[in-house]
Amino acid sequence: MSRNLDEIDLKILTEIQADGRITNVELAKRVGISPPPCLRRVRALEEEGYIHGYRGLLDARKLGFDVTVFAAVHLSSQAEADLRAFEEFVRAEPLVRECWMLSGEVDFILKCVAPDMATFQDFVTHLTAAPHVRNVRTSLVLHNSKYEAAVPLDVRGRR
Amino acid sequence: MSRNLDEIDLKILTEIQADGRITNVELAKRVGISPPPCLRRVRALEEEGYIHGYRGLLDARKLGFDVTVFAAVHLSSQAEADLRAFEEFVRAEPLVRECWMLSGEVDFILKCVAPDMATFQDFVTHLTAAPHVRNVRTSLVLHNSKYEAAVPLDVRGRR
DNA sequence: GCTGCACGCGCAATAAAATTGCGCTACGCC
DNA sequence: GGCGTAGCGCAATTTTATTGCGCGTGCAGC
Repeated sequence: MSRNLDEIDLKILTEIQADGRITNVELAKRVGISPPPCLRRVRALEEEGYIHGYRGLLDARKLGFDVTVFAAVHLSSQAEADLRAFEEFVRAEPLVRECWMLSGEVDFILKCVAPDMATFQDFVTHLTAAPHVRNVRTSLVLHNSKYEAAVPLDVRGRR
Repeated sequence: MSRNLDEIDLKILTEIQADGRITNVELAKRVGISPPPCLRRVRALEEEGYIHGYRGLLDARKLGFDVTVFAAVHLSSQAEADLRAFEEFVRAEPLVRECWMLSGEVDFILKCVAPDMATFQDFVTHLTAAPHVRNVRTSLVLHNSKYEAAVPLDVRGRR
């Protein structure tokens, strides 16, 4: 499933994670090889699943989504089927942008956005009414302190 | 600070959010204008801050980061300076990938990754020892149920 | 109801990038 | 020492990204 990535692969991943739109020419220059093999490496990394895709990062607030909220959800049942049903519910809900299943106290944590509080309130009502939802605790985001790409490749500990 | 985006701008943002590496030619085709004005619009959206940047999405697990954790942090002081100090602390910590300041019960929520539990334990020890940290509650991520781009542009509610 | 102006589009030309085909070299295995 | 594989860089070709410019549209002032 995983092979050993060399220094060049790791540099490529680091650069791509930081700037998904870097040109292959520039990337090649930074990692110290010529463009063709560089592009081949990128394609290979994509194929092998090291790179899942690319995204432009938009400014939610500027686009009218002034409210960001984390919601901690407890279900009344942790049966496989019920967990899956909840995930389905969440997947269909556009205000939910991320959903993570957790161990321990809380079953799921959701990152949600909404244009305003009223819309968010409506959403919470739906959420609370969803199958097997026992309890929802929401926390309004005041502001974002850090938002980095997912993987700190400069930290040791690879395969 | 914000202008009115037309349908074409919104389509552009939607496409770019979904695929940050789409070519301008393809993007132009999808939004129904020719490449030159399309590129000019993209540049304008970047300039104006609607687009913050681009990122490649990496597979944390495949890269040796098997542990993802949410950490809810309470501080013993909410003084401006202390909040800021905590943010600084967090910014310097590579295992913390996201940090959000919240209203209510919890002061901050962190999304963290680590190569393994031991490394994460070490980190929590540091975290707990950080200035004014009163309490840290962590929840291990079992799996990700949904991970979408930040803004649901297909939902109404824009400026 | 004209005239001038600002805005945004598409066309055409030019500069860059991305891709592809291929020969060359280093290295591990016979 | 010869053989096969993997990965690199060069050179040619195809696509894209960019830039300069003329055109048509809508609007404000006259």
